[in-house]
Amino acid sequence: MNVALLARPAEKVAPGLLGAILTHEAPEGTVSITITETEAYSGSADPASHAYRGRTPRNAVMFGPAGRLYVYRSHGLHWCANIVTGADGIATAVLIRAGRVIEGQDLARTRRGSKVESARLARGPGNFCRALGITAEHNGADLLAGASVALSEGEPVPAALIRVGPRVGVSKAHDWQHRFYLAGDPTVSAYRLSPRAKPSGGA
DNA sequence: GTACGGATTACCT
DNA sequence: GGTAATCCGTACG
Repeated sequence: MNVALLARPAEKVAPGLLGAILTHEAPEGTVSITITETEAYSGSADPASHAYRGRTPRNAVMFGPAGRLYVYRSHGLHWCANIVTGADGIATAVLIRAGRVIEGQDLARTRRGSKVESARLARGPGNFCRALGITAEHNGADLLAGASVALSEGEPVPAALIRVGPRVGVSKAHDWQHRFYLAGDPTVSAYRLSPRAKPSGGA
């Protein structure tokens, strides 16, 4: 994956990441997942972004150069992974919401539970990280420089299959059309409006 | 120092 | 389809 493709605004990068592949080489094995759903977060201009209120220890990675992995904990239980985009100093990132396991499915199922059907192994941001084996220790990893987690280009995705919609589960700026996913793909998570979502303007 | 509320998931009905 | 689980970052006093 070329860093130039990532060093752009998140909402430009997010649809292009559909079809890209994240691979994690862990001691217990390798899992690769094709990305099927993403969400763009536009840094200081985006009320729903962790970076909206400025730089903090948690979100520092987002302010760094493109191509890094930003990992945060959600609801005390789950890990969620973002690919940092934009120029160094600009805190934009793309949340990886779902994907299709294409390598290491046995290991992914071991991590997720034996009863989980294949299409749901990496469906949802928390599940995606669990299937891939991503935790806080991967926060800040450089996906383009031979870390244990790497981003590569997969098969090109037909533009006609890409859908756009409002972001899932955010209480602020939930109506921004910053969620991108593959039409009809069973690995894409279901849309859910945040119970705290209030009417708001935005792009 | 204390309080609040999640970029969610899984399980129960 | 609704709701409990769970803990830490951020905000405010």
